[in-house]
Amino acid sequence: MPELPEVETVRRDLEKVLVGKKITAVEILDKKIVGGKPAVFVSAVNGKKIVGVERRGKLLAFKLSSGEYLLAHLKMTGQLICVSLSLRAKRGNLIAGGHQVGKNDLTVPNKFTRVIFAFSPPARGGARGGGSVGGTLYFNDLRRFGYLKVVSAEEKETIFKNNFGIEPLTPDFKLSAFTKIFRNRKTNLKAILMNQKLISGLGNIYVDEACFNAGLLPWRSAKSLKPPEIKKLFSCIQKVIAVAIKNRGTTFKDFRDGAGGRGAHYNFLNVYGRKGEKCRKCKNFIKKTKHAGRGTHFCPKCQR
DNA sequence: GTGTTTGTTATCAA
DNA sequence: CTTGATAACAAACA
Repeated sequence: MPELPEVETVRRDLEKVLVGKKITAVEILDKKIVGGKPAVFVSAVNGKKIVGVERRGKLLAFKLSSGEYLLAHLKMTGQLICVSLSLRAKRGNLIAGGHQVGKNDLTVPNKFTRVIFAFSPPARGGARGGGSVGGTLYFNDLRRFGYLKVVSAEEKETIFKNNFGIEPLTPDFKLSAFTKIFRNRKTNLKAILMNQKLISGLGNIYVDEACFNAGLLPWRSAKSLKPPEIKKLFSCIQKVIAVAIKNRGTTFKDFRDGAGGRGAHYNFLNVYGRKGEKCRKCKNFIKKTKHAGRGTHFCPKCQR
């Protein structure tokens, strides 16, 4: 499911393609996704340009020329897939047309398409990216947990500040700050790493992977962790996220990048989804239990 | 029909 | 107020 590496992959893809372009039409096929008031949503985004694409944890924020932000959360099965106008023209499709993306194994729009945006090219001679063509952006979401929402710049700052803990891959992600999130806490390692208000961006896949790489059992209590173990975990989190981004994220089933392609990191997972398979390190069998209400994968020999 | 999958939030308890 | 644990949400699949 989309965690930090997947959302960052989408952010980078869409930043390249959408910055400088103007939203010229919006089609809402499922009003639940935009909060139930289609007209309000449409008037907030229609005619606005995308001037930047930000991310905090798993939340995307498209900065609009109005100064407002279009927030997008993919939750579990959300996808943001952009198709260029030239491709659309080539295949002779309009906004409701159909064409294949992501190595031809996915068609957009499809029955899980919830919102469609049409974009016009940037003004001629404009310096900012996006190339010279417009395009269409599809928000797909099989399970309809994801959402799109327009907020003011102030609201966006408040949301970023109040709902997200330390952000991996930024200068704020320091060992001292990381160590603090374990202090005076009575819960276990997995629950802490899953808590977005303490550390942003990790989900079930990368929590299990980071714990394996650090050699720590996910149900270890916070207070049982020794400073060297916290330090190891700290560096493993950064490493696992960086490698996963390099591989463009993990596609288990639903995740797609900004062009509809799959992420390649699935092939490099050590424990997640590998129950019953051999540990890549010690050749023992990977086991699975439940912790913090989530499936938890681990190697009984490599993790203590 | 049952259980499982997960990101986030609501709810309740301490 | 904070913290923690659990259920609920949604839809598909084995």
